[in-house]
Amino acid sequence: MGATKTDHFTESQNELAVLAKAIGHPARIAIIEYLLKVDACICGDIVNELPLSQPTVSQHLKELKNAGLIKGSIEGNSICYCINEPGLEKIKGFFEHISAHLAKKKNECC
Amino acid sequence: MGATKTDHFTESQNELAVLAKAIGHPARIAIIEYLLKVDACICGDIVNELPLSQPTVSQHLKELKNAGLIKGSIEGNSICYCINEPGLEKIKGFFEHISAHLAKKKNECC
DNA sequence: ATTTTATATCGTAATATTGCAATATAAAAA
DNA sequence: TTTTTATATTGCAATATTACGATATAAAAT
Repeated sequence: MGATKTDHFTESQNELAVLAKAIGHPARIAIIEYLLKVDACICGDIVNELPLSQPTVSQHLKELKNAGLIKGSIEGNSICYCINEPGLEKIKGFFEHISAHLAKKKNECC
Repeated sequence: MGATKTDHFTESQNELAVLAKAIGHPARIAIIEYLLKVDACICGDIVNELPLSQPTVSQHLKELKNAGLIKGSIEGNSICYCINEPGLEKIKGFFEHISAHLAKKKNECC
């Protein structure tokens, strides 16, 4: 089928899945890492940093934006992209939650 | 094309992408959350917890195992699945790294 | 006004993912 | 030994993703 049965899962589970899925591609990780490295909004530089064509990069940027992981604003000729903190905080919270659980675990098996 | 150009990215980026991609489905998040909730290895219960057929659940378990997020050992008739900590720690590290970066950021734009 | 620069969208081909019915496997129970 | 129980694998249809060439858009520079 190819279509995820989102109806049967909680909103939280679906929300996290969308975020994780958006991160689940090396090009999109590279974009996030680059935005962190330059430590600022950047205008028109991302395409040159990636080993992919301009339309493909544009598509990845769109996906990251849709997932709420980055944001972009028009800056004259070009577009200024940067990290969208709330999105990253949300998924980070999930792993902190997991870590807290694991810390309490007695490791009695496996 | 549909095939990710993994060659052009770093090993770390590809590794993280595989982990995030594995988490990027609500059913697989539900599995991880369930394994955390029961706080132990569980033998044969996961299928009943999910709104999906047995073959589909089996496939999701396989993907989580391949990504290194869970592990399973044969326990007589059934199979005992549990969280694989190193996998989760690895992806958690990525978000901690991101958080550290964001904390230093001056928020001078966006 | 024309050209350049930066980015997005469209169309399309190749490949991947999701989901399930049918079937296989293999240990446990009867 | 037959049946039951638990899980995996196969095969397939529906849909999604990835990538890029061609083209569109729109502001900046000439």
